[in-house]
Amino acid sequence: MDAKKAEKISKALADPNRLTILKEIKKSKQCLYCVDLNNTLNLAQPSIAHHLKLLIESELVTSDKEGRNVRYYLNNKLMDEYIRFIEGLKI
Amino acid sequence: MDAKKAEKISKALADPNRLTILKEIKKSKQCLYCVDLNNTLNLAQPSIAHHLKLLIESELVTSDKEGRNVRYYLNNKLMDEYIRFIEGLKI
DNA sequence: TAATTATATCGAAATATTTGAATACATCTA
DNA sequence: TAGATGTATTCAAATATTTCGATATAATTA
Repeated sequence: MDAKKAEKISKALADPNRLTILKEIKKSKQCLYCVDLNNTLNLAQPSIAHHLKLLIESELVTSDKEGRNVRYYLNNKLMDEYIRFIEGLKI
Repeated sequence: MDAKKAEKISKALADPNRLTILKEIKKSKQCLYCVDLNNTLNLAQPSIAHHLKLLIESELVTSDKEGRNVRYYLNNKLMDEYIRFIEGLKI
């Protein structure tokens, strides 16, 4: 992973609401729907959509459409790559 | 590490100049002086000081004064804690 | 002690991010 | 097909971050 990519991922992780979303996806075992986040986050729907978009653009989260819902998944592989990048910063 | 701390570290990592600073500290083996960064980063001195401040506030970097210079060190232990936090996000 | 050097702080401008109301779009259901 | 439901987009306001000139502080050197 290059620094540009690590920067983008770091930016995606640099927000409390987005960290909560990641934790919620984890909690939901493999996936969750967007609607489920309305209860957890104290945010309007467009704000949630905005945060999800950033997470998807960072590729930390993937999604697929299921009817009118969208399912979200964690990209464990990319997290591992990010971890390896951080490891590489260490002396 | 709690989410608040991870957020702060992520924010510190979410900038190309700060990633470069971390790489430079690593390259310099254990520590480097602030002056050394003037050549590497294409930034004015107050900007460099600003980025170093954020890195120190995140505790990713520690520092001590040596005469009129300041030496910077990587906090490998905190990086490991951060890595463990990211691991914990995975399913 | 005056000049020099290294770093920090202040203040303001430029830029980026976050937020939500309004609205659009897509899909489901009656 | 009309209305309801889930998600995305647009736009503008509020807030945060980045940048640097000017200046302050602190330590060294002549």
